[in-house]
Amino acid sequence: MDDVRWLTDDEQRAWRALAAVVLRLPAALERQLQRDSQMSHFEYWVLALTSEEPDRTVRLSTLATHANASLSRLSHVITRLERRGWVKREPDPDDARATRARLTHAGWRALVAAAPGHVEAVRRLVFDVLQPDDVADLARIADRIAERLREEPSG
Amino acid sequence: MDDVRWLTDDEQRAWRALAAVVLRLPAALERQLQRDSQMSHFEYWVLALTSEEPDRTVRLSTLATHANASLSRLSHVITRLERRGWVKREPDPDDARATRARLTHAGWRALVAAAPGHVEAVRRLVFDVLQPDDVADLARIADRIAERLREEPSG
DNA sequence: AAAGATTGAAGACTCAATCTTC
DNA sequence: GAAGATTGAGTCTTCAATCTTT
Repeated sequence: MDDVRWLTDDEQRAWRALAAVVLRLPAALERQLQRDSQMSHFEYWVLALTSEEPDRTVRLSTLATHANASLSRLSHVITRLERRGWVKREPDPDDARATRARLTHAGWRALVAAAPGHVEAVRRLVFDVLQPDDVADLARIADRIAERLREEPSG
Repeated sequence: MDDVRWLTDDEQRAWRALAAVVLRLPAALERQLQRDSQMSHFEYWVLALTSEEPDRTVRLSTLATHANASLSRLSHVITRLERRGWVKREPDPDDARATRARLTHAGWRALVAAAPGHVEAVRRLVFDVLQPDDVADLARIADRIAERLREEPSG
């Protein structure tokens, strides 16, 4: 096919493998979390990122950036999380345009309950198959690509 | 948060970066293809993979494996591609259970038209930021993870 | 005008159920 | 019973339109 004809052979191989990871890894993590904790991978990220903030509270726009998602997507997800009582929206006192999400006690408990299984999955699917040196290589390479992706319009 | 507390610091860094890639890369490629060629990234893969087969024809189950997708997802996509006249379903003469997808002439043209822009995007978003050695590292690491992911139930 | 956020509609994906053939 | 495939329902995501505040 033409796709990869314009990449070198090495780039082709790398691209095929990366594409497989990008397609299958989210699906695998999704299944684990959905099955064991009835939440999506993205919901897990949102809860986890929020839990790291002071007062377990963040602006939605900040959260969207950290979660690598659009504000629209995040807003829909926050609505669902709010329905389940895991987060609460509140106005930002510093800027009347902004909204903050606050992790509730129930949300914290849900996160703590989900974490072990999720971390175990990440370890099993990713780090168990890597050699010690690979971890640094992966971090370096993924960081570079992620940085470039952050320069992209919309995100 | 607890997510990454049970990974080493290095693993944490690698995981954050990988997660960002996994979330943003598909979105970026998706936007490029949708904007320039009115097709999804996954549809592009399906067309490209089909185009590589003898007679530009493949079994759906084979195609699903190559495309890292479930048969259900693929079937839905083939239906859409068929509506646009880019592929045709046909029975497999060797196995009455099976269905084959055949790339049409229009499908081939659509693929050829989309390829340059897509390859350019892959190059810009991935390979332009990598050093020569990185490509081999990426291929090695992504291959290992992809292999593990293929052992997962469902896919 | 830009930034922060929300909403609804349309399209895509997942899951489970189902069907046919091996 | 397993493999190959399809379908429909429910859910999620994207995109564009909209609103308010800066």
